Amino acid sequence: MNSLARSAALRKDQRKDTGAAHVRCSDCQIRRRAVCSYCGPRELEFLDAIKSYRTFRPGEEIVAMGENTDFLGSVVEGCVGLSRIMADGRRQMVGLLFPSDFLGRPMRPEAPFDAVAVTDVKLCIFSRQRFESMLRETPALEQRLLEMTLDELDSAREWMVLLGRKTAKEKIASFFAIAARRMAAVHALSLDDEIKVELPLTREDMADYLGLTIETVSRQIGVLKKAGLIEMTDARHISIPDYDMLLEAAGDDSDGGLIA
Amino acid sequence: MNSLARSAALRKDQRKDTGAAHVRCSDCQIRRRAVCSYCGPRELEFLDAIKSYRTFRPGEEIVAMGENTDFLGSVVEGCVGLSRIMADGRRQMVGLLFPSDFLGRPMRPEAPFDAVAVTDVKLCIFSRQRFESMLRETPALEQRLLEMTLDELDSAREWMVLLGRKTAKEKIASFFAIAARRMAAVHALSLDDEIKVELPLTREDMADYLGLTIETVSRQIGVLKKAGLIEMTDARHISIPDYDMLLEAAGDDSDGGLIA
DNA sequence: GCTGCGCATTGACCTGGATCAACAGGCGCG
DNA sequence: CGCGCCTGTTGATCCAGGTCAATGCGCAGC
Repeated sequence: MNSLARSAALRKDQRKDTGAAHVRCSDCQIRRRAVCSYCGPRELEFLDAIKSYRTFRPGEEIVAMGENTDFLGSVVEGCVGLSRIMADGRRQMVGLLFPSDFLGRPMRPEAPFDAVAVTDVKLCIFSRQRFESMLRETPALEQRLLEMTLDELDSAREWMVLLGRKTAKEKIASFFAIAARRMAAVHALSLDDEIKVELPLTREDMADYLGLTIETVSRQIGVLKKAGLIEMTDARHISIPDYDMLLEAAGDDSDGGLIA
Repeated sequence: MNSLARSAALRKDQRKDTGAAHVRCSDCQIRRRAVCSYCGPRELEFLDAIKSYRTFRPGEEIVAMGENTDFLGSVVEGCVGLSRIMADGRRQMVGLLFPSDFLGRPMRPEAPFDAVAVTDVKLCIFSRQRFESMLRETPALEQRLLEMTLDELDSAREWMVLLGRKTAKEKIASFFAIAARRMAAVHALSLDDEIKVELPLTREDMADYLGLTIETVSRQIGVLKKAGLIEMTDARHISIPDYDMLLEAAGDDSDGGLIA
C-alpha cells in the first residue's frame, strides 16, 4: 500500500493528534532498533508509562526551526524530513527519518531544523524533561542514543560528499541505491535480486534532498531509465535490475558506505 | 606565529610520533571543553595514566578511511581535516577539527573517513579498547561525548545547507564568518569589533571544504575584497570590518547558527 | 645570485544544471 | 462529464562555476 492510498484511507478519528491505540513497548514494531532497544523490562515498563503517540498528515509540520520543543521521540511509522529554508526560499533537506529513527534534539530545546511529515507519520513521544532525566539515569538509553547519533553523523557526512562533489546523475543514482539498500534491509532481501522500491518522496522533496531542481531530477531519472539502470512502473515506483551497476553510476567504489 | 613558521621551526626530536612532554590533565589547555571536561579528579587521574601524545606534520595522514584504528582521542593543538576522496580523485572535506574536538569513531574500529593534519597537530590519545570500556563505566565521559556528537551532527547538517544550496560567494562568506566566530570565541573578543583571522587552510583545502574549485575560491575572495567585506594582508590573513555585513553576504538571516 | 617548486591569482572559454515556459496525466469535485 | 489543481515531464535558453592555461611570487636549496 503506498502512502497516498494510505492517507486517503485514513478516517478523521484515526488522525487526531494524541491518541491511537496504545501499543505495549514489548509488542512495538521498532522495539529492536529504536533508542529504547537496549532497555530491560523494568526500563521499558517505565517508558511505556510515560510515552504517548502523535500522528501527522503528509506535509504537516512537526516542529519548526527555532521553536522550543517539549517532546522527543521515535518515528514509528512513515517518513520525516529535516530541512532548513533560507530567507529567500531556497530549501535543503538535511536528513530523512524512517521508522525507529530518533526525532528531536536532546539537551537543547530550540529545534535546529524544521521537521516535516513526508508521508503519514506516527511518532512515539516522551516529554523532553522526563526523557532527559531518564537519559541521565539509564545507561542503556544513553548508550543507544550515542550509537544512533554517531551513525547519523556518519550518514550526514556521507551526504556532504554527495552534495559537494557528485554530479546530478550520480546524486540520483546514489539516492536510489540507498533506497534500495534500505528496502532490502527492512524486508531481508538480497541486493543480488531485482529490488522494487517505493519512493516516499515527491520530485520536489528529492530535489531538496539532493541539492537539485525538480527539472534536473526528472531529466536525470530519464537518463538512468534509458541506460537501463532502473525501470519504472509509475513516477513513484522503481525497480533495480542490477544493484552493482547502479552503485557504479553513483560514483561509489563498490562498497560505498552511505546513509544508515 | 603562523603554522608554516611553526612547522619550519620544529626540530626532529620534537616531532617524534610518541612523546612530547607529558602534561597533567589538570593543567591541560583543552581541559574545559574536551571529552574529558565533565570528569572528576579520580577519573581524570585514570585518563592521565592511560593517555599519550602524538604529533603530525601538515599534510600527514592521521588515519586512512577503512583502516582499523586502535586509538581515539582529542585534538590538543592544530587543525585536522576529515575528508573522503572519490575513486576519480574528487575530494570533499566533511569536517574540520580544532583543539578540544574529538577524533575517531567510538564503537566501530574502521575509520569512516580520512583524517589529515592540516597544520601541525598534537593529539591526546587513548587506546580504543581502554577508552571504550571506560566510556561504559563513566557517565561523565559518555554524557560529554554524546553532547559533542550532537553538536557535530548539527554542524554537519548546517554544512549540508551550504553545500547544497549556497552560491560560491555565499560559501566563502559563510566560511569566513565561521572562522571569525571561532576566533572571537577562542580569544573572547566581541564580534562588533574588527576581527583578524588567520586561515589555517590552503586554497585547495578551502575548495574541498566548500565543494568548489581553487579558482572559484580565489575569484570569490576577490569579489568579497572588492565589496569591502574583508581585507587581506596576505593570502592567509583576513580581517573583517563588519561581521553583520559578512553574515548577510553568507545568506544566513542574522542569527545563522552554523558550525560549532 | 639563480633555479625549481608549491601556492595563489587571473584570463578565456565551456558546460552542467538552473531558469523559464509549455504541456500532460491523475484525481477530487461540482 | 468537464474543470481545476497538483505532480511530473520535456524543451529552449542562460549563466555560475568548472576547466584549461598562463603568470606571479615567496621560499628552500644550491
